[in-house]
Amino acid sequence: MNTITIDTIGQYEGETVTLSGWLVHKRSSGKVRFLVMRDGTGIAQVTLVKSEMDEKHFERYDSLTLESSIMVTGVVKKDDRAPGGYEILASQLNILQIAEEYPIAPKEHGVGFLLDHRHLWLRSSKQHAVLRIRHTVIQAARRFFDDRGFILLDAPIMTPVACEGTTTLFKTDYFEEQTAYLSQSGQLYMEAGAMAFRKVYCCGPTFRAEKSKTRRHLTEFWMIEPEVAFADLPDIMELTESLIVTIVKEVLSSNREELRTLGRDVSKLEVIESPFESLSYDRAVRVLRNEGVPFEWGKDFGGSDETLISGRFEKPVFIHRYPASSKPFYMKNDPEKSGVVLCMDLLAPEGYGEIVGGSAREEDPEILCQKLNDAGLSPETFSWYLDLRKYGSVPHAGFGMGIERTVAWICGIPHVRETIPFPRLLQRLYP
RNA sequence: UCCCCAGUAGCUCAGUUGGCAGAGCAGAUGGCUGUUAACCAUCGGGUCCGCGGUUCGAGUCCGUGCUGGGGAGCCA
Repeated sequence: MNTITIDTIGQYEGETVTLSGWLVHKRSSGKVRFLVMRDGTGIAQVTLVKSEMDEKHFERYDSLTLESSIMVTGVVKKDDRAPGGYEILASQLNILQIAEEYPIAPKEHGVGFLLDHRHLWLRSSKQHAVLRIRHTVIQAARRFFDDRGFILLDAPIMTPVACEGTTTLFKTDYFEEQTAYLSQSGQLYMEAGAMAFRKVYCCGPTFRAEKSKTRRHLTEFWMIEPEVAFADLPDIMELTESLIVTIVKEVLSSNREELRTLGRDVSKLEVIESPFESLSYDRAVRVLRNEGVPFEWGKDFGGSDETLISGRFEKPVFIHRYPASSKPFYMKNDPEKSGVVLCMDLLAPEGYGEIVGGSAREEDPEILCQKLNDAGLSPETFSWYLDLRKYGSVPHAGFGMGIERTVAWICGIPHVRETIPFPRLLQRLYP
């Protein structure tokens, strides 16, 4: 007798095995009964035939409720009628626990109800598929940087000041008389890391206390943020492009089954190849105006603007060189055009919008000081950051990729709240 | 912060002109030797979001508060 998991069941045809898991569904036709179980690796159907097993075990079926934990022993049989192609003809059914009445039915539920039961919702097949793809995305991204000689350098989550200075921060007490802020980006620390290790990245949660209520926002979300010394804007655009292509290819090869569960149109992902199109902000503004949008130069693009621009391409598209007024203080001025900074955003297709934002960083201490002042931030609180420009300042650049938005796009699901195990939203801190 | 929508059984929802509170699913009980969200029969299940008002009478109309959802702004 082998204790196995469902993902490997095909290797055991004709053998007696034991599965452990949870009851997903049961159907009875009298003396032939079916139960569908999941074990975390897959789903399998178990058949109980009264005449072919111990009656005591057969009758245990009656007391089973949804999500009861069970162990089943039986022979693996190939059967096209079973979901997955294999089923277990049971000889034993052992119960670990009879579950209380399970709140999530295989029928429809409202979003609020499901989010209240997120700790249980994770068990359903669609959520399983999304979170497995999230795993692949993070693994592929980290492997991408590891393979290129980047050092993983974890950024702090509690910080003394704003990193970007503009967005709202979560505040918390830090012992007596001090305040800590939850990090909204690891970038400034990655810049310090790049001066020490040349190529670094971090991957972790970031926090923004913005009262945003859209399908693209969470108050706690994950970013992967590389930073590279002696790099300029084209360098990190190239890096971004290979990263995205690598991630999509990895999901296509590792998660076919999950993409099928989600009903994702895979052809939309199969076209994601180098090179990506690239538009300057100026050109993007002209595109919008040609479409009849009365867009004012100097403003940032709204959601509908991004959708309109990215809708013209079937691959992700870069928009670069935005007006300095709409961007944070650390971005480097474009030497060829005043009022513009050397930055880029990557917009995902199908209306998903911005998934990456990055820039060359200002390396001149005096200009950086001026930019801090212009942003209404005091250079004193950023003195450690200004040190990086005093002791061997070099050109450097980096970007941040939003994990949840990337996963939402790859999965083709409308809202980022399903792409993280326990979403934190404007009105939701539970469970 | 602003705009729009919703709140009725455990869940998803219907409820007509203001006139006895409803369905499907889930649950319980029984039946069925190949079910796929099985099927058939029977049964139990309600603070109609809270408060105030109009009315002979309010789930329904009015006011107000709360909660949730969608969108805008801002952002990844």
